[in-house]
Amino acid sequence: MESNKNNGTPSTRDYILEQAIPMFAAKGYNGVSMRNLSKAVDLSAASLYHHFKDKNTLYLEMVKHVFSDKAAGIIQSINPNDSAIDRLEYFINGFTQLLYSDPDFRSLVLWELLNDDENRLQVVAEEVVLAPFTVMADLFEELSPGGDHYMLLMSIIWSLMSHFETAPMCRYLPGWKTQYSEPETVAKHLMQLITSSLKLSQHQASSFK
Amino acid sequence: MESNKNNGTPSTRDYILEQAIPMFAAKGYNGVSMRNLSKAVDLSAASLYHHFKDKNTLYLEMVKHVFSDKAAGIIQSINPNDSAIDRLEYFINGFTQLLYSDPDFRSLVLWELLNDDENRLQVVAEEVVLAPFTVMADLFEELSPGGDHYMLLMSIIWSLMSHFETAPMCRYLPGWKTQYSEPETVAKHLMQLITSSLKLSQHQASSFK
DNA sequence: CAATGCCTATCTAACGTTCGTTACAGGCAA
DNA sequence: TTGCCTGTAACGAACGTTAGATAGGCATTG
Repeated sequence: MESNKNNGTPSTRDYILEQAIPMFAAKGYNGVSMRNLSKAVDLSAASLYHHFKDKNTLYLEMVKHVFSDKAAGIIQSINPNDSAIDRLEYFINGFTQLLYSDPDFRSLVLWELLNDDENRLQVVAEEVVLAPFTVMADLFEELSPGGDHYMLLMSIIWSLMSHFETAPMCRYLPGWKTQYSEPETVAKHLMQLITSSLKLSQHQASSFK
Repeated sequence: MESNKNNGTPSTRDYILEQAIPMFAAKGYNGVSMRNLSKAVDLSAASLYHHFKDKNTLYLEMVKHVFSDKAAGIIQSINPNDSAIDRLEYFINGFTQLLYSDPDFRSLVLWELLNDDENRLQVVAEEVVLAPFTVMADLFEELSPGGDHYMLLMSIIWSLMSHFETAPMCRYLPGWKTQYSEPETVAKHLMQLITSSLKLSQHQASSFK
């Protein structure tokens, strides 16, 4: 509602945020200067200050923009009539694809994790982790009632991040194959981790192709 | 051999490296200036250049110093007469304790991961990941011969990192308990992940207390 | 319609600070 | 005296940020 100026043309402000994403994702807050950014958007550095109070708020708004409601689409498109294991598989596949296709998002999460600002850690927790966490927690409870699944949940979520984020490094390890970094393979691996940890018969799961 | 100057007194050079570790771990390469560092070691900024060619080599030597042979102690102290599952449990416990007790090490690994320099990714792979990777790979092969354990290995190693590195953030998630970030709990969780994934009877494992 | 004045968006120029780094001189131990 | 170690001072560049001018659009007004 304030992202555009009543017509279809994206505002300069949004354009700046959009261009800032890959830069901050690659170099971090201290690695990108206002002059770097100004060149990328073809404006003078001073003009950036017409749209944003200072560098810090520009960065924070960019992060907020990237993080907001990341998994909402997948969660809403889950078919509530499916079995729990099918809903789980659907979500894992979608969420894996989401993280795979957005390296900037993954990098920004890591940058924020290395930050020691409590408020910004809370943003990561609530804007990024919470939604997939609770969705999967509910499904785990349905599949294996009464268990304490907190640690398994965290292992799954961060394994997912790691399998993609460490991919450029993995080729230096023995036995690596390119397919280990493909989303389908990762999703399948995560499903196997979950089903075996929850002691579900793999036959319960509909289709491991 | 070149770390000291033939007597027991640590050289100024090593002292600088030691002081640099927590600073770079907290703020990253761009977040620490030569003047910051010079104050921490009570030298003038110019004096740092007597010991190191420039900031970049100082940083690289610091990282090398922190990363080198991290897991060597645990690996050597494994009792080869123990059963495979006992050796695995021993290693997991030790490695978990190692990562738990060295937050600077964990942070520096993440900083390097966010770097897009190929050579430095290779250093992480070979100096940090390779040793625990191969040790566990051999044990997995012994416990479950013929399987492809690459992805499980990566999941275990990076879950371990994540459980500690995300601890400050986890208190914003529902159901979190402090013990989830304690090394004993994490190690136990990882062992359960492994045994269930490898389809080992938990009775095989000697002592889950 | 034309002239007016305001508002938004941008620019150039510059401020003061900090950055990585160097030149160079003094001190102190061997 | 030689050579290592440290200091002061300074360099040019880049940093985040601000001041002030300008240009164009839009609404109001004569």
